[in-house]
Amino acid sequence: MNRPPPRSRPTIEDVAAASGVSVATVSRALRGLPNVALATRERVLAAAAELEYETDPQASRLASGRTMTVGLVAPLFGTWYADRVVTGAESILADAGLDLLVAPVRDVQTLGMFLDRARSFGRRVDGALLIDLYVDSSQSERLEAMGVPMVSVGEELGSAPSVTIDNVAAARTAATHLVELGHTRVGLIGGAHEGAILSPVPAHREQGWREALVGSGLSAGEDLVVDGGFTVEGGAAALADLLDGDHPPTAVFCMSDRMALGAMTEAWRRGLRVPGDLAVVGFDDDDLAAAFGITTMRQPVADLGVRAASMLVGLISGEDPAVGGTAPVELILRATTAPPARAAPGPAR
Amino acid sequence: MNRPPPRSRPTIEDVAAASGVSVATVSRALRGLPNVALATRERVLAAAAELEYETDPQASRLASGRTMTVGLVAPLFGTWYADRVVTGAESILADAGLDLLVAPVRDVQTLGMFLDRARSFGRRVDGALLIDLYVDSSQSERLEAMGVPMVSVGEELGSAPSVTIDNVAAARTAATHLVELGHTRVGLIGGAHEGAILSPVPAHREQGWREALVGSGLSAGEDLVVDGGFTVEGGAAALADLLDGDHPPTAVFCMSDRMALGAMTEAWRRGLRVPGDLAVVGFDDDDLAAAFGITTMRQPVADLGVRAASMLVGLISGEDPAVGGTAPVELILRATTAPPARAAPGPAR
DNA sequence: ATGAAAGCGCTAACAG
DNA sequence: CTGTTAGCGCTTTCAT
Repeated sequence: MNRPPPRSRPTIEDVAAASGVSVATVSRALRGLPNVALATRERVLAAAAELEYETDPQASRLASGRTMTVGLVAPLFGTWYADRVVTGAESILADAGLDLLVAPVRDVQTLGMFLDRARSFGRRVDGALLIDLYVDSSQSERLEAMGVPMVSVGEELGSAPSVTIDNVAAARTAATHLVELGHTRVGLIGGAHEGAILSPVPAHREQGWREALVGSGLSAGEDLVVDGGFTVEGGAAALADLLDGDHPPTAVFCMSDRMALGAMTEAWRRGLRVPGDLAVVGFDDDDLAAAFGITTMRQPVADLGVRAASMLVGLISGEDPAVGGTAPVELILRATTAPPARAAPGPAR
Repeated sequence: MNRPPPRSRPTIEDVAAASGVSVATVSRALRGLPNVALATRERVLAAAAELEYETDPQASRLASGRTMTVGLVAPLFGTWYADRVVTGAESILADAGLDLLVAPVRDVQTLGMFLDRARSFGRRVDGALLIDLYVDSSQSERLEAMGVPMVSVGEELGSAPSVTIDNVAAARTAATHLVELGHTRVGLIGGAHEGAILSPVPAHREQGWREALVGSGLSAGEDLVVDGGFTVEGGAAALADLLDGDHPPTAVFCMSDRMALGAMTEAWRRGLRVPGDLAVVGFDDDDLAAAFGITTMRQPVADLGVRAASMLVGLISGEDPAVGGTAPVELILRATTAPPARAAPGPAR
């Protein structure tokens, strides 16, 4: 009953012999290529099934030059953002029969190590997905050395098409929401970078915030801007700074939900009510935002992954060089924003 | 100045020609095998560098039968636990020159899909790391079909050696801490499973909790056990259930920090003080636990990854079948535990 | 210590 | 529609 496993794996020749055709035909039949008679194909399939034959990926790759693998260059482990993007991308890649080879890049150091082996990495993959990755022009060249199609998620990155959101507009929307509520002092809790890699995202969000305030004749001074390091604790410390200043804001826009949560805890600690005494808007719409009822900017992260992966699959199959796209961002109204408690204080003098 | 890239990549033959030796010697020299004269090796290395030669991984794999890749089967994207384990493992694998091929398995459905292609997956890797993966005996057989060495992280899993923590003991420690503080009604917020895959972990933690209570002559009744689904919101709802019961506890042990945080928010919402009116102990020691000062059980997650990866590397290189290990878990005292506010209420009657 | 030669298992022209 | 025949680029005996 329990026949022992075959001494060695069946090869394509075994299948050819069993089905009475040549190896070339077996190869075609198994890969679903045209120019194979229906009857022949079925015979081959049956023989392959009978023998439990499976194509050897290594041999196939050597002969065809395709690796059927895509590289994932990302701060994979640890950031909510990358997590979700990958989740979206993975389903598309799996459908296309593509394996996922990862290259974790968490900070400048690991980025440098990756760039050093970019060429070598490129030989193992047919294309690459770059998530949350930002490089300067000199690094860009080393990245290109990978020599395969790439798609970037998050921001523009060199010549690779990208799938992004409009961070300026999103931040403007967030800040405008607070202004329309009647707030005249709106703080900004951001960060120099996220994930320890220089990123243009914070600057864009700051610009959007500034546009909203200045456009309404309000101050967007440096005393309203604090670095929260994109962590819960950093957000708390940042709000403390803001509140200890000469003209504390009545509202803050935080570049991430985690920082928004941190800010809220600091507010509570001081006996302030949210949103009564302090209105808070976050960014991302992660699970904490939902759990704590944080008003936030929702970006369709998983969808970014889906789009990026689809584009990459297209590029790999030789389609026209795709152009990147911008995904919509949406303001999610929850329980942390309301008009200021008192009449808006007059401008600082 | 800007010489064009070589028409096609240099092969081992080019290096052989350039250094005046045979391809066999080049192969040996480049891989650092013995039996190569020092002078010869240097000549080969120089020629390879000059030509910018790099071994073709596909060809190498086909010829040697080794893939130099390890599979990572895990709910990769989204769980704090897997994130950290992978971070630890990745450094070890990189040092060993092993690529990381991922197979995301998030729930029963994706698990099923993975098991269906386990054999095929096994052909692409030399070994596999199984994180947060639990299978029943019938699935276990399909898993073994992978046919490569495996190491499991989290719990015992079939015949694979594993790197785990003692969940029973850890939970017992947590609950004992609350009992020693004087609490006599200690709730348990757990979950049927984590990550939507049947896991024995919750049962173990429940057992530890029960042992602590029963060992002290306290109740460990079912009315003290609630499912929090391992989410912040679930933790909040679970505490609400507990508090709405006939004999609400004065302390709760939560199987994750996220649920602990959820429980705390529910307590606050009801005007209860933590730890004054309700003591809370979490599990994991993730970033939220630190940010919110949650007393918790710290498991050395990254270290689990390091250990597991090291074991796997050993197995792949043909070392003796390693035995698994149990990593230490530590009670981290923070701000959410204190003796009960009032004299302990008498037992329910 | 080195070389010659036989594959690894499959794909891809090229014929027919 | 199918078969023949070269490779893909490297590793690995087996000699020497």
